[in-house]
Amino acid sequence: MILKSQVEWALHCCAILAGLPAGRYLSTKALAEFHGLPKEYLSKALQSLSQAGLVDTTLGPSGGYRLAKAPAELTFLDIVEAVEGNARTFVCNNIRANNPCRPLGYCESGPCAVARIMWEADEAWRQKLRSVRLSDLIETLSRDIPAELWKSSFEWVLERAG
Amino acid sequence: MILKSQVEWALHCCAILAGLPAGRYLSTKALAEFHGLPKEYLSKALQSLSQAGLVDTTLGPSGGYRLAKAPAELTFLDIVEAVEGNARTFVCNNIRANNPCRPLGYCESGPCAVARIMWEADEAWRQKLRSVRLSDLIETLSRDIPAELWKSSFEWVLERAG
DNA sequence: TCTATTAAGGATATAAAATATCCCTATTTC
DNA sequence: GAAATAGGGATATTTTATATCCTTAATAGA
Repeated sequence: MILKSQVEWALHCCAILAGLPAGRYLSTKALAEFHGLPKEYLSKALQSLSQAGLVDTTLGPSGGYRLAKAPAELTFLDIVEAVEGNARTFVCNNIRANNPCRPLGYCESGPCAVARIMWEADEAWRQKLRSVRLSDLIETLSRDIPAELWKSSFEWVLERAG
Repeated sequence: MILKSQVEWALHCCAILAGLPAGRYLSTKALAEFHGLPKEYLSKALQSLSQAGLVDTTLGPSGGYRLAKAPAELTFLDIVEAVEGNARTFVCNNIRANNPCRPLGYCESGPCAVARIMWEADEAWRQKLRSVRLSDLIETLSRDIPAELWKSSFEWVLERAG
């Protein structure tokens, strides 16, 4: 069970978009080049963000993507679910229903105990992702990344932002 | 990102094995029949449990599986990881290394900030699974399942336990 | 000893999901 | 009008999950 690499791509792209001045857009092409990713496929991840309402888009030359909300209003969970979907990571196939000892017409009172526990763990994962905002990531990155590289990256992006 | 159905199978099988009297074994065939699962494929899940040391096995007629530890000493995480593996659910491909602004020979000081956060969420999921013991599941099941069905299932298993 | 039954595990087949590319359309900028 | 863009459909490739089959070694019981 491994998350799609598109999740990683979407998170890094949002981090870049968070640094974009208000009103500017950044294209798939620029985001793909910056991260060394296949443009066409990255485009699918960005479309997912768009469909989820996390980013705004515009067409034409100087078109591209920008965040639809402030970085403090975007959580990791928003981004992960936009790309990966919000289906639970554990699917209950209700195999208890195959118990040969069951009387005919027997009906469960509620979800399977195994599933309930697995879903609680799933929820713990989501809760953690929900607790981290994109602004938190930016803050961490600004501490992690040398000022020199931070600055040159920002300029690289600005040169290509429409 | 969805867990293998073998995880569900393994959890239910462990719940059954937990009810087995000391020294008795239950075969793949019985476990498959009880849960309505393909015997050959379920066998792979049970082999995973065996390789992880969660169950003991014995060969021959009246052979099969039994728990290697008390239900209170077995956690959900033990079982999930035996089947699903213990690799983290988020893989960092370190795409930041493709940043075209990086000076040559630049070397990261530590893991990517994005990965660190995703790994914390992964750990929150594991921590929750680690906090639930097989004995907790049994307790819940004994409350959920009607006494009648609980009893007949127990007898069904006993008839087939070697 | 012989036979039936079992787990272990290798080989292979099938189905589903992830990864990726290509192409066409509508929109926007210049 | 030309160039660049996002959106999205179609398709191909690779990887993973699911499933079956078969052989081997061990064990229990007749």
